[in-house]
Amino acid sequence: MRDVATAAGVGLKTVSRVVNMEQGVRPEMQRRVEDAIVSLGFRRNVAARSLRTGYHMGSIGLLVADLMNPFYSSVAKAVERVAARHDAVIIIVSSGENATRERELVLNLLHRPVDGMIVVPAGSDHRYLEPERRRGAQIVFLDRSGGNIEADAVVLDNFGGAKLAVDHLIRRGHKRIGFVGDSSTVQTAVERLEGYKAALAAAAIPYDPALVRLGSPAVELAETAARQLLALENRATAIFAANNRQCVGVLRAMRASQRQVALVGFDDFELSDLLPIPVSVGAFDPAELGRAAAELLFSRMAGDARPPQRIVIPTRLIQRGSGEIVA
Amino acid sequence: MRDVATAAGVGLKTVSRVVNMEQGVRPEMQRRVEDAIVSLGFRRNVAARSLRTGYHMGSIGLLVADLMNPFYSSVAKAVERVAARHDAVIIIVSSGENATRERELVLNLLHRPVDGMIVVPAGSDHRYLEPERRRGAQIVFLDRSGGNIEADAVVLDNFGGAKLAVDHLIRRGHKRIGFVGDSSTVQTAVERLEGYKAALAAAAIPYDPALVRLGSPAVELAETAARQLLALENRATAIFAANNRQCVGVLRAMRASQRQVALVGFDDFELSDLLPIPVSVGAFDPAELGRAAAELLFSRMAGDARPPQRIVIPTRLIQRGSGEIVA
DNA sequence: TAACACTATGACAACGATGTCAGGACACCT
DNA sequence: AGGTGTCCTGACATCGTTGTCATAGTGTTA
Repeated sequence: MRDVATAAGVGLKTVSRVVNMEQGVRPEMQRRVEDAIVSLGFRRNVAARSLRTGYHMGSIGLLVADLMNPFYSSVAKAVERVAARHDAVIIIVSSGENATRERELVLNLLHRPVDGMIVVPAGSDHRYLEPERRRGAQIVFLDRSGGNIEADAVVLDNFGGAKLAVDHLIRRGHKRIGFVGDSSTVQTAVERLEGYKAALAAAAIPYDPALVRLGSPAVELAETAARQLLALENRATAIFAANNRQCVGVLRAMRASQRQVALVGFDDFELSDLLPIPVSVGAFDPAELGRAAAELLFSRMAGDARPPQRIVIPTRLIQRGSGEIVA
Repeated sequence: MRDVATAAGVGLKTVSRVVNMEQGVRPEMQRRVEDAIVSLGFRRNVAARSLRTGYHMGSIGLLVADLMNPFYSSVAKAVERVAARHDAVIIIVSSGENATRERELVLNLLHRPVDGMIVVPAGSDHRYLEPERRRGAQIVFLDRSGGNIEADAVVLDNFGGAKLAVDHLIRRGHKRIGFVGDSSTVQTAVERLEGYKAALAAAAIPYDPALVRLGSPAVELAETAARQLLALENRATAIFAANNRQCVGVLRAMRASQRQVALVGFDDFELSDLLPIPVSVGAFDPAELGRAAAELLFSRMAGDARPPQRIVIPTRLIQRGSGEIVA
C-alpha cells in the first residue's frame, strides 16, 4: 500500500480510502490511485487489515468429523455457498471424531482468528469455549449440540427420523430388527437409538441388546457389525443403519454373506435408488442443515443477540422397497 | 500477550520467547509466563504473527471445482492430512468451473495471505499468477496443469486411462461406443477424449462425432446426454463416461430408458461394485493425487527450488463386468 | 474582506506479534 | 580488582493496514 501511495504520489491514507471505497476522495485522486493499484497488482493484505479493525477476516471455520463422508461434503458446500454471499471463505478441518483434536482445532481456528465457527462436536464437554465466547467468538454447533454450554445448534430430528424408519420395518412384519450405529459417545447415535427403542416399544417388541451394534463409525466396522448380526443364531430379518456410512457397510455385509435382509438407512446417499434392492431411508436435506447453521452464524456475527437457538431440521421417510423384504 | 507480560511481571519479548520456545529463558521465568498464559487463556494471534514474520500463516488454500464431487472430497481429505502433519489448515473454496471466480478466489486467498495454494484450474490462462509467483507465492496445480505458465502440476494419466477403458469395451466387441464428458474447455475432458479416439483408431473403428457428448459437468446433464446416445437411430452399444459424475448420469439414463448398454467409467466411485451390473472403471487413487500435490507444495514452501515438476498419477482398469454386456 | 463552514488530504498512532540490539547480572580469568 | 565473555532480559522499531485528528484549500456568507 505504501508502494501504491508513492507511485500515485499521494498519502497512505488516501490509498486506504480508495481501497475501502470511503467517500471524500476527488475523482482525479481516485483515478491516480486506481491506476497505481492496477499497475502494481496491489491487493490489500487481509491479515493486516483484520489486525487493525479488530478482527474481520472474512473467513469462518468449519469443523466436521470426516470430509469424505458425503453428509459433511453437502454441509460444507452449503456453508460455502452462504459464506460466498457474505464474501467470506471457509477454513475446513476435520476432527476424525477425536475430542482432543476437536478442541485443538477449534481453538486454533478461533485464534487465527476466524470471524465465527461452525462446529460438529466430537467431544461432549465444551466448557473450554466459554472464555472464547466471552471474548466475542461466535460459534454454532451443527448436527449435535455442544455439551455443558448454552449455544446455538442446528440439529436433525434424529429421534423422529429413526422412529419413522423402524416403524416402517415393523409395519412390514419385522420383529428382529438390528441396529448398526456410531458409538454411544456420539449424540446423534444415542438419539437414533432412542427412536429405534421407541418404535419397538410402541409395537410391544422386546428390546434385544444382542441386535444392537454401536461403535461403527466407518464403513468397514459397520460391515463387520452387520455380518455379526446376520450370523446370529436368532438372526435379524431387518437392519436399521443409523447413518450413511453404516448403511453402506450393511450393504457390503449383505453382499459378502449372501443374505438379504430388509434395510433402512438414515441419511440418503447417492445411488441408493439404483441398487439391486433400492434402499429406503430416513431422509433429510444435509444442505439445509449447513445452510441454516451458516445463516444463523452470519446473523450472530452481524449482531443478532437473541438467546441461543436450537433449530431442528425435519426428517422424512423415503420408501424404496427395501423394507418390504420379509424374513 | 501484553496482558500475559504484565500478569507475569516480565517483558513482552520474554513472553514471545516462551511462546515460541526460543531458548535462553530461565526456568523460573518460563514457569511464571506459562502460568500466566494458562490462567489468562492466552493464544497467539496468527494474523499478527504472520504480519511480522513475513507470512507464515500455517494455512494453505485449496481451490476445487465442486466440493460435493467425491473426487474432490478425497483430494481435500488427503491434502488436509498432509497439511495437518505440517500444523497447517486448509482453506477450501470452489470455483464451480468458472474461470472468473477461480481467479477472484485464488487472488483473494493469496492475499489473505496463505502460505501456498493448490489449484484445480477452471480457466485456461494463468498468466495472472506470474506477479504473485514473483512475490514468492507457491502454487501447485492439481488434476489439470495451468495455462500459459510454467508451474508444478500433479495430474492423472488421462489419455492412458481413457484408452485402457475404451480398449476394454472394444475387446468385448463394441464398435458403437458413446463418450459422455465435460466441456472441451476442461483439459482432462480433452485428454480423455484423445484416449478414446486413440483406442478407436488402434482398432480401426471410425470416429463418429454423433456418439460424443461433451459439456456435461453435472449428473443431470450427463443423464440427458446419455439418453440422447441411447435414443440414436444407430445407437451406442457401450458408453465411456469420462468422470464419476457423468458415470452416475449414464447409470440414471440407463435406468430411465430401460436400456442396458456396456458402461465403463473414469474415476471409481462408492457402490460401483454393488450395482445390479457392477461398473468397470478406469481407476486411480484420488487421495494420492491430493497427497502428491500437498507434499510438493510443502516441499516448495520449504525452499525446494527445482524446476517445475509434472507428476503423473497412473491409472489402471478395474474390470467388474459392465464392459462385457454385448450389443 | 474577514469569518466561517466544509471538503479533501496526509501525519501519526495503534492493532499483536517478532527481530534487533543494548545493557545488566553473573561467572570466570588474569 | 579489573577485564572479558556468556547469558538473560526488555526497549524499541517494525510488519500492512485503518482510525483519529490536524491542517490546507476551497467556497460561501455577512
